[in-house]
Amino acid sequence: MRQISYRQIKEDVRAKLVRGEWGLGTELPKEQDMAAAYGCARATVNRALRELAEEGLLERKRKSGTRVRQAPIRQARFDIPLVRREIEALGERYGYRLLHRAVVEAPGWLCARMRLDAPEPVLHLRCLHHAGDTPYQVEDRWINLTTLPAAREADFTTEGPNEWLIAAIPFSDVEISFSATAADAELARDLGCAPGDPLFQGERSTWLGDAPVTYVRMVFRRGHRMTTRY
Amino acid sequence: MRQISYRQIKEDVRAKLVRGEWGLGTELPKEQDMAAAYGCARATVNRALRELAEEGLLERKRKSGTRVRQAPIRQARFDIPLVRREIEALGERYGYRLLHRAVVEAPGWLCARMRLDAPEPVLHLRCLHHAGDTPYQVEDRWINLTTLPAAREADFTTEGPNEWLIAAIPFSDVEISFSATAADAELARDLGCAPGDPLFQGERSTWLGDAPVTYVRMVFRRGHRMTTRY
DNA sequence: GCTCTCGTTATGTCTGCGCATATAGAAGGA
DNA sequence: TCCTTCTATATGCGCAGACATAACGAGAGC
Repeated sequence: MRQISYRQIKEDVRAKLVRGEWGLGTELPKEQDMAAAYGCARATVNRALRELAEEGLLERKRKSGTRVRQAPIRQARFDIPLVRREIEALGERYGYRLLHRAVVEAPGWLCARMRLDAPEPVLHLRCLHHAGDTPYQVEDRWINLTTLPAAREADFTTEGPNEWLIAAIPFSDVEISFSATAADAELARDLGCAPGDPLFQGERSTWLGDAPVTYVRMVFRRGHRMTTRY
Repeated sequence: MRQISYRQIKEDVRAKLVRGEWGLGTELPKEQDMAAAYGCARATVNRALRELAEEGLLERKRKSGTRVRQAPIRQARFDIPLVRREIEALGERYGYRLLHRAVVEAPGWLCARMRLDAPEPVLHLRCLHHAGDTPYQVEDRWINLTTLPAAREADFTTEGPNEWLIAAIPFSDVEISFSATAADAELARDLGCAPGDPLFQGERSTWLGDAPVTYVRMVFRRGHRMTTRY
């Protein structure tokens, strides 16, 4: 290739950072100069540096220039796929079962999670996702019926709420968190583990503007790990 | 502002997606046309769409055009700051204590984690990070002395290995994972919880090219949650 | 009917250019 | 000394145009 690409510049700069050629806090040459050095346009250098800054390796400020981040932001990006895909990616057969379904008033803790001032009617589902013959994840799903009245009529016995929601919901704001929890009697029964076992769980709340859409708590089978590489 | 910015286009498109104006799988107009519609250059539209695609909302392919992702990739980005910063961000006083230090041959499980063929000498540190007066995190740190011989001489009694490593290591590859674990007697003692309590833990391995640099297991106090919003 | 080739086309990227904007640092004033 | 104001400058962003590249789909050849 005769032309310099922003990718090449990016990798070249990254290599210099990894080799320690530019120590922490070092100021990089200005875009103009780098462009001249690489024999390309400033926009090309700009894109390379901008993307490295997005990755958290560099810090850029107008007028003061580009420098190597003191404390590189270590950020992990996790893809949170549909359980079905996650299980199929493992090479296992995906299985689904609806354990419980009820329309109730949102309990206090849920109002807090959904940032609701007053209780509203919600659809509560409890589902089990299998990988092959073993339970993989318990999904405790709460859907706000004020925001999504159509959920009342939906049939969740053969298809998980995830699949249904993906087609039905738009949402604008998301809050995700991960933590550890102990298996209570119910979880132990559903996931086939001992009560008190430590389990990895994720929670996700979504809103459409100010209106809460859904809250879900996903408890994984014992020993589950969420991993990412880069 | 009289000129259209790529941000405006981005937000406009995002709004259309959220409103469901463009359903799943819908094909968007071509860049050329959108540029004409917005009265801007194609490059501007390009940047807006490219960034939305990076966020996982759109799918772009040469020749075939831009379409709304069928299964929006739900990705969560977590910032993993230095414990010190994390604690200070909570408004608590940061405290540090070195619990254990030893040079040993890497045990089998560590070789697996570090992708080591044969055992090598490693420095094992166990540290406790306090938030105010209460234990916050136990850090089990293993540093490969073959890759980082300087670690043998470093003093970790007053400053955590995190701070030291950040100044000393470059690395190129990272693997991070999160899971749940049960408190053993040691963890229970160090974190002030009951044995068997479910605890949230993170693990991180880093490599410089093919050479393993360090492996760390961070076990958080009971009830810790890792959260992100977007 | 099937496969393969090739032109068309939408996105990917680079080039120069110009202006916008934030801001570090100098200059000036109290 | 300290504060304010100004200015030079590095990055941020936009424009128009061009060529690169992947891949869809039509048409040729079997």
